[in-house]
Amino acid sequence: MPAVSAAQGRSTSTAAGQRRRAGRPSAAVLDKAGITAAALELVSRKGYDGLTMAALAKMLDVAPSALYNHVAAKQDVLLLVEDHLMSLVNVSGFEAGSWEDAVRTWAWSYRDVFAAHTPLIPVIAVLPVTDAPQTLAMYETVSKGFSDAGFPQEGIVPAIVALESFIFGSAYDVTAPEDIFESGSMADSTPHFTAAVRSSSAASGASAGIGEPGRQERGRQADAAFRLGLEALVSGLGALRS
Amino acid sequence: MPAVSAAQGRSTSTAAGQRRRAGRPSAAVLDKAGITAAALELVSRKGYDGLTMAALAKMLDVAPSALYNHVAAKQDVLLLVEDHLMSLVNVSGFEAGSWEDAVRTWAWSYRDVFAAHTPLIPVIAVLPVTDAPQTLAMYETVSKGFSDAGFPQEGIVPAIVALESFIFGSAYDVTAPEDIFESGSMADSTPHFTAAVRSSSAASGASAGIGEPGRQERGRQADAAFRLGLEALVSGLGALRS
DNA sequence: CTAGCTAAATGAATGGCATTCATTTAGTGG
DNA sequence: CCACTAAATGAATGCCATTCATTTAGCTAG
Repeated sequence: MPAVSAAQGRSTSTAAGQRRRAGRPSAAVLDKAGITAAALELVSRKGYDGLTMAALAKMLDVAPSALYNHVAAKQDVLLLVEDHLMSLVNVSGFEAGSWEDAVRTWAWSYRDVFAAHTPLIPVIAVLPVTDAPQTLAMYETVSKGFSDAGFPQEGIVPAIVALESFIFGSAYDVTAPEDIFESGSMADSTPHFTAAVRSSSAASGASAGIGEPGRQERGRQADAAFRLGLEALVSGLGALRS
Repeated sequence: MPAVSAAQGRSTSTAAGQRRRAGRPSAAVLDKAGITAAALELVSRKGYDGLTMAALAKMLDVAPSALYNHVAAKQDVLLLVEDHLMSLVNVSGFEAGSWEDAVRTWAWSYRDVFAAHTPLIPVIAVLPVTDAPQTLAMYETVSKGFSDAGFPQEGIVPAIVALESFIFGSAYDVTAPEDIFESGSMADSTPHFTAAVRSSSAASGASAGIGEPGRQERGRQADAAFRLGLEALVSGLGALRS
């Protein structure tokens, strides 16, 4: 089961010297932890387009087909990555402090983690938690937090699902291009929308100095929308408590 | 420019008799409307996995490479489909009636449309509205509705974005498998979550008779979470009005 | 009227991708 | 020590989006 750091160490160094000959090696080269780590590194370096079975194999200094002794399909690799990322979501607020603040901390960190990994969102949506221990652990902590805060039993899952839906959608929003709302040549025929876009970007731009690069401008707009929706959900859902 | 229904009519019949010889045909076979219609039909028959450039070409009785005279890449086909779907979203509530009801009607129909087309959600998130007239038209109507309801100019776009984020995330939730929250063998180590899952499915199952097939059970749970979050957002965001 | 330009089709590549299969080798349990 | 299983290689497969050379049709300038 272990031998993790061995696989890791090998994969980090840029290439082993001589070819490995065919046949089972004395010490196993691959395991799930090593595959997960290599996939994460590959994604951070080349993005999800660069995450191919061939590239993953190369990073682990292995033939592509070797991966299939450990995962049934590429989807399994994504699943491993996804479950690892869930362990990065901050649920510490549910251990102490108010329910509202716990939800805020959790939701912001959840969004931030997956904003950098939006291609995984479709995977999560379909992924039975059975195969994802970290994910399950997160749900347990959050559920307990809701329960302790006085939520009725039947309302916990719907409330979490509503928050998660908002979080996933908002993660996409973070990645949207800066000019997403530029109506271009049709601006004349969409006066209300054009005006609304203009004044909302002016408003978020005003909070920091003007003449900003513009790249973080999108981030600030995404943050504003997220804050707005999150506060609405926190107060609306919080009313369910007894 | 038109000749739409011609292309349409041809594409619907299952295959033309003899090969078309090389070279430009007297009447154009393809146009964007025909491509869009064929793509939609293909998706409804075979799903998004079945939407390949080759299959699309076959449905239109054309060589795959011919498509590239009308779209620059497959992404453009998805964009055409996406924009068409936006015209199916019900914004009629914003013409008359209360803001709350208009948002409810809009949000439910928006979610329902894209629940059947979740692979497009990543496309929308990155799509500048410039190239999507129907999408732009929807935003215009919704913006006007918010403005007329007394929203401050700077708050309109953030509010719409927050709602959309929730809608997209919820669309994914609709497609989740029935057993998504089945914790399986780890149930013992996640007592709070397991209990919450049990009682939430019992609660939604109780509204209709028991012993249901289970397939619509997921739909009812998704609806419950969506209703919960939507009502929270409607009341939270509605407070911004002057 | 015709020469040339552009648009719209075919058909034959190309390269990348996930996945499979036959084969080889190493350890393990009876 | 023998069979079995696990874990690697390397070669092949089939699908997919995309490109390119080529062909043909219609329009337009001179």
